[in-house]
Amino acid sequence: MTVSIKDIARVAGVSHSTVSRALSNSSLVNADTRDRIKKLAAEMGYSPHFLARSLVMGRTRSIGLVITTITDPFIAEVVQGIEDAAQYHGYTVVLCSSRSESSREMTAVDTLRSKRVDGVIVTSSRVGALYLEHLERIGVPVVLINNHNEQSGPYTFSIGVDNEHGGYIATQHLIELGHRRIAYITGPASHSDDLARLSGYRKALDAANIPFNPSLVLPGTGRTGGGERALPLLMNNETPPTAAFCYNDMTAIGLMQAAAAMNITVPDDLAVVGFDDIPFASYIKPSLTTVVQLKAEMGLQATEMVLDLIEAKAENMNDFENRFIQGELIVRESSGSYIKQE
Amino acid sequence: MTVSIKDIARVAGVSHSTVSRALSNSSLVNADTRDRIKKLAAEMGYSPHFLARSLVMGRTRSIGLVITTITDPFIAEVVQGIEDAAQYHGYTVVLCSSRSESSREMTAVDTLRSKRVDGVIVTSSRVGALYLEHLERIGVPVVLINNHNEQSGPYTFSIGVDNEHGGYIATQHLIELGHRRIAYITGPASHSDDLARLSGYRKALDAANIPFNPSLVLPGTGRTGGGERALPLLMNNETPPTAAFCYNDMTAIGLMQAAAAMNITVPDDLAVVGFDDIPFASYIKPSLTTVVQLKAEMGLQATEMVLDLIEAKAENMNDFENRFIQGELIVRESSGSYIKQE
DNA sequence: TTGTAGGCGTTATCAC
DNA sequence: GTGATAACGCCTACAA
Repeated sequence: MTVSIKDIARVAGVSHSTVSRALSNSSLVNADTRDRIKKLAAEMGYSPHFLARSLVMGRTRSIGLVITTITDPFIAEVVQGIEDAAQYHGYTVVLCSSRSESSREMTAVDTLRSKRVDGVIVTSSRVGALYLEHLERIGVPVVLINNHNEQSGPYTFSIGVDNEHGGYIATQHLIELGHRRIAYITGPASHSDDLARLSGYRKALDAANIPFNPSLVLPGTGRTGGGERALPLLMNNETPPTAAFCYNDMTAIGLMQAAAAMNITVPDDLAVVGFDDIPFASYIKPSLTTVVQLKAEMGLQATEMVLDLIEAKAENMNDFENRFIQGELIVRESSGSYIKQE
Repeated sequence: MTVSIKDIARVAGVSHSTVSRALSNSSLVNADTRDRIKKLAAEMGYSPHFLARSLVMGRTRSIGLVITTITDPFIAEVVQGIEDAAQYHGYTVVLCSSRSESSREMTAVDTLRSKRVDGVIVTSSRVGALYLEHLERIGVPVVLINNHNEQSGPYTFSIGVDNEHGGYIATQHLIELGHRRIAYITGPASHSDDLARLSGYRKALDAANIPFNPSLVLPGTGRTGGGERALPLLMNNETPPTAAFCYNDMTAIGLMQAAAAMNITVPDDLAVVGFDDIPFASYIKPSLTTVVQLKAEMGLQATEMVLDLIEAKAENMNDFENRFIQGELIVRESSGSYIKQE
């Protein structure tokens, strides 16, 4: 049915090794016969059998991709970046979604191992230690995206959002607008993302010689409710802040809703900056100033990294290190314009 | 490095064929040795080499998936359905995104052919005839999702949204609310989706013995601008309609924005129904009544279909036919409540 | 420059 | 029940 190099060899009157060489542009074959064979191959509708090739070559030119669900817009953009980069480098992507079920995560790893992918990229918000161990037993390079564990294996690296930088630029923006009393509404209790954003916030204050005021750091939840509950606490402060940087957009939206209910005008009475740039952020009133994470870029870099690791396999692993991708500030209405110092 | 059945055979003191049989639960092997071998395989960390297996079996248990971009939420949901179903049946998904570039579509097909996937699912809004021909040359079953071409190959089928049904239930809903003068704002010039929705609209009118009035069908574009421009035309009608069914949500949103600007109240002065259920639809004011397409379901059915085709390969192909998935009406505020007849 | 032979890890078909 | 042996389609020494 399907034509193989042997079939071509028969028709061309040469050995199959010659055909193999011709099709791989080997210099060990006469240029004329090479062209003749290539033409013939095209005519006969030859399609190289990657499985057979992989079997003998020991590499599949494919990478496994383990995600929770492609339905998450954040993940979808990362995956788009991965797909683009993989395709560009002649690699193929094998997709496995776990839907956050650990059993599915495990079987996904087994499947990828059996498929002999050359490397694996994982985007799960929380990669358990057990899972990680299982993952590393595949024996191929692994790149974790936005992972919050300590990775252990020699071929395992991670790549993520630079939360500290994000916190820094968000706060810096508010400072540049003239604000001096800037609150931070945290995310879920001491999550590592949150701590990093808080750290960026503090560094920006430091850089502007604004003393850090612990009473301006209020607990949130990462959801709208957190922002709502934070607002009254904020306003009851002896010297209420004129601006607030929020752990994420949902928190910022909650804060703004509560402000509207209390007749506090955003951005005039309170400037607000979020984090994430969820699609909704540009539609609400006032539209939300926020920090975007370059998701496709992250997928792209994860792919470059895993491919580099594949090439470098077993040698100079110390040239590699975890990477953090810097986001960008998107200025909209909620942070307002320059205010004069009182 | 990696352990093969031969390695296990050596340790177990049997032939590799026996190991192969034991691991595949063949009845042609002593139960005791089978258990012993399986235990050994687990201890030695054996992972079956799917490529080798596929090579001899002639099937890879993988399906290729060609999409435009995973960033499209519609596609993402379809893909989730496909992934779930494929995984459930022990199949693996190879993802290729074309970003609507025909060159990438073509190479994707070549890659999938070389990878010897057992079947292909394609979701591109427009599958060119040339591309389709190329696709069918793979020689494996193909299922097209939301395709608007005539497919030709014996193993090619398509699956899509039941637009006529959607138009029917949307219109029927308005009729049940008491409306008699119902407009339809079309999509882009005589697109097949649009014609089907219009047909559903007419059938619903027929079923209620409401005469079809061509002056109530107004041209739109599928974007908000189409809805905006349609509104004044609608209201200039000698007997303005009390309700409008729109080709899609974007059109409906445009219509509602224009209505707000002209102090026409939705739903009291004009009830509106859209189509698609874009995420935005539930957030706007008033929230939009619309027809949802069951995207994951479509992906799921596409997968079932392609797997059935793989099994049935070459026999009783006439048992198969194109499928249309019925959507569902989501009633929100924009269609209002029952109005009394005048 | 070309052909021969071996092997990648399986499954399948024979004998025994 | 089990073990040789031959595929599957390809690449790659080695020999010619």
